[in-house]
Amino acid sequence: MEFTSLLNSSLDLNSKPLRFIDESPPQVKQQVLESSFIGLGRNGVNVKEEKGALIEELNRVSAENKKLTELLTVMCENYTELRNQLVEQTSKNMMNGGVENSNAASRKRKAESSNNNNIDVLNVGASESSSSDEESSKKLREEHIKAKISSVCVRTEASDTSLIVKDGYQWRKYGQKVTRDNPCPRAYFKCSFAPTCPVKKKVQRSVEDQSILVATYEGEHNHPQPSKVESNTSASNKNSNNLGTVPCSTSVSSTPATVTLDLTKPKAVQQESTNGRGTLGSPEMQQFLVEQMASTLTKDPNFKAALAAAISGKFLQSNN
DNA sequence: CGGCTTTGACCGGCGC
DNA sequence: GCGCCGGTCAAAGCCG
Repeated sequence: MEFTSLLNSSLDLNSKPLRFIDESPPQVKQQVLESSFIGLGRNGVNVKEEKGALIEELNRVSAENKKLTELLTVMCENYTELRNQLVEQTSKNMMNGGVENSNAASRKRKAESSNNNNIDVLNVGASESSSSDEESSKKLREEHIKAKISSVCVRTEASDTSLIVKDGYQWRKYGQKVTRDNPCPRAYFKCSFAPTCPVKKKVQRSVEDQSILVATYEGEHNHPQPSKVESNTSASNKNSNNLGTVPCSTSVSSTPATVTLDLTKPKAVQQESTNGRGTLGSPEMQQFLVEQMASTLTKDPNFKAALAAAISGKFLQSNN
């Protein structure tokens, strides 16, 4: 793993002491240590005792450093394993299809869901319809729109009570309902960027975690993403429904999948989370992971203690 | 003044 | 047929 080496280099604070102890000939060590204490005006016994204590301390710190390095290696291995599992799971979900909307417990929504799963069968068998061509084509269009359903989970600040999911498109709210299976109201949005755009969006807070907004997109946009257009034309944005030049890429896709965005995290992270496959190994993502690991490590009191010991060891060595 | 949000009313599908 | 429920409409109000 690439960032393992990065972290190793930054964490190996006792690399010099290690080399000093392990690689230098014993005579040189003795000379250096003794000469270091010549100017201190101490007697020989004290100097020898202190030297022994320091070497012992250095050995201890070096061993601790080695342990930490091993621990980090294990962490990195675990991370790699988890990442592989995530990628595997994501690709499985993409292949299986189907909308996993835990909030949609109603009968009707169940029926819709089954329709979506069998959309290919419906399209193939559409010719058996006895209605007129106009009606059947209309039905097909509706089914096609329904087929383009994707569910997106967006984590927001708990204090944020609005049902706004910033995804780069312009939405007009046309209704709000409290549904039976969820005490939180469900908001209904239509894409307002293009009058002919058939895309609809439903936004509702998750029952389990109310800081998570579940946005369900129906249909496919027949126009470019407004925020991209606006960023190209430097137009001012009156509406708040986009993230400027860095929108959450939650555009409707034909492959039903649930994506979780964390709006409480930096935008770059959101993008990586949204993109999911293929970008986990990108330099930006690795940089973020390195920062994340560093942040996690610095919050660990044990790590802090070990780091302090290592630094104090280094200081002692440099003073000597 | 135009566009957006709010919210109560209405509609249609479904189960009993 | 009735009631429930999700989805949509549209009038009123708000805001820049």
